[in-house]
Amino acid sequence: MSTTGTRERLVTATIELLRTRGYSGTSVKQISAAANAPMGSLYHHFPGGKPELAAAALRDAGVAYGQLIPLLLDPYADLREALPAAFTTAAEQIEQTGWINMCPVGTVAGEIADAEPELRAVAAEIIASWIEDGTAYFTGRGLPEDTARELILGTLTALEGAFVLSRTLRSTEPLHAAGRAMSARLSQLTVRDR
Amino acid sequence: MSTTGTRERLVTATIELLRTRGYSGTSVKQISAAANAPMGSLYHHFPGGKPELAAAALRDAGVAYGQLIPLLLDPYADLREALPAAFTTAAEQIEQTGWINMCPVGTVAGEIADAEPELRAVAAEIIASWIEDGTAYFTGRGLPEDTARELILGTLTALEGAFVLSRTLRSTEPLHAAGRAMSARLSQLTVRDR
DNA sequence: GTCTATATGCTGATAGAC
DNA sequence: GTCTATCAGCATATAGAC
Repeated sequence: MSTTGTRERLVTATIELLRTRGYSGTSVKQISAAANAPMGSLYHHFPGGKPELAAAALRDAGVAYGQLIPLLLDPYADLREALPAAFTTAAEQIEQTGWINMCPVGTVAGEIADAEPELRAVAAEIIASWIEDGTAYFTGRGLPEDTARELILGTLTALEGAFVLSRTLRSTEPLHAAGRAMSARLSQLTVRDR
Repeated sequence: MSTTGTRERLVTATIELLRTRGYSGTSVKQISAAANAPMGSLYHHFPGGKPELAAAALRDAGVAYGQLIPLLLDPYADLREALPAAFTTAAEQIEQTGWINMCPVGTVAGEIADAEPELRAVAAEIIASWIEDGTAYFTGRGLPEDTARELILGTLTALEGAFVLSRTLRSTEPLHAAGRAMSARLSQLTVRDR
C-alpha cells in the first residue's frame, strides 16, 4: 500500500540528477520539478536545503550500490571468473543506458572534494563502508584480511576510474581492460597466498 | 621577455579553478577575478564564453599532464619498478598539495559527461591522445602494441579512480594500492609475452 | 585590447495562506 | 504537510566608452 511519499520522490529525483549533472550542475528547482514536489515541500522535508538533500541522496545511492558487489559476484564459484564478469556487466549496463553512471557518488565526490567539506565527508563515509563491506565479503570467500582489503581497494578504484573513461570516450574498452587488470591482480594475490 | 598575457592568465586561472571546483562550480566572475582580468577581456579573448575558455584550459592541462607519463617513468630501467614509483610520486604530490587533483580533466569529465556535449568531446580527445601517446611510449620501451595499449588503459583508469578515492578519503592508500595493482598487471602481461 | 556598467534570467531560500 | 509568491544575490553575457 505504500504510495510514493514526497520525501522519497525528492531523494530519488536527486539521485538521478546528481548522476547526470553533478552537484553544482543541479538546481533545487530542477529537483522539485522532477520530483513533482513544490519548493515548500522540499524545504519542509530538508530544512538544510540542497546540501542536506544531496547528502541523503548520496547515502541512499551508496547503500544500493554497495549491495551490487555481492549480487554480481555471488553467482560465480571462482572469484577469478567473477571479477571480469562483473566489469562486463557494468560495461553492458552503461552502454545500454546511454553512458549514464550507475552511481552518483564518484561523480559528485570528484567535483566537490575541495568545495563542499560536509558533502565530501559524506562521500568518504560511503566509500569507507564499501571498503569495509567489500573486505568482509572477500574474507567470507576465503581470502585473508589484508588480501581482501587490497583487492576491494583495487576494484573500487578501477571501477570508478573506468566509469569516467568509458563515459567520456563512449566506449566500453576501459571497463573491459579494468576487469582484466583486476583479474590479473587477484591471480597474483592468490598465488602469493598459497 | 614574455610578460604574462591576459589570455594566458585567464587559461591558467581556469585550470586552477576547474581542478578544485569543477565546471558548474566555477563562475566566469571567479575566473576573471583570479586572472586579474575584467569581464570584457575574457569575452574579447573567448567570444564563446565559459565553454570555450574551459575547453582551452582542459586542452592545455591535458597536454601538460600527458607529458608527465614519460617524465615519471623514464628514470627507471625496469617498467615493473617504474609504475609503482610513479603512483607513489602521485600520492606524495596529492597529499602535499592538500588533496587537490593535479589535473582537471578527470574531475570535469565525470561532471559534464551528460550535460555538456562539446566539453565532453574535448575531454574525450584529450584522453584519446593520452592513450595513443602512452601506447607509443610503452611500445618504445619494448612492449608489443596490444600489451602497451592494455597497460596504458589500465594505468589511466587506475590513476583517475585512485585520485577520486584518495581525494575523498584524504588517504594515499588507494593510490598505493592502484600502483601495486598495475605492477601486478604488467608482470602478468610480460610473463605472457615471453 | 581594456575596462565599467548594466541587462536578463536563474539561484537557493523564505513567508505565510491553506 | 502542501503550495504560491516572492526575495536578494549571483549567473552568463553584452554595450559601448576609452
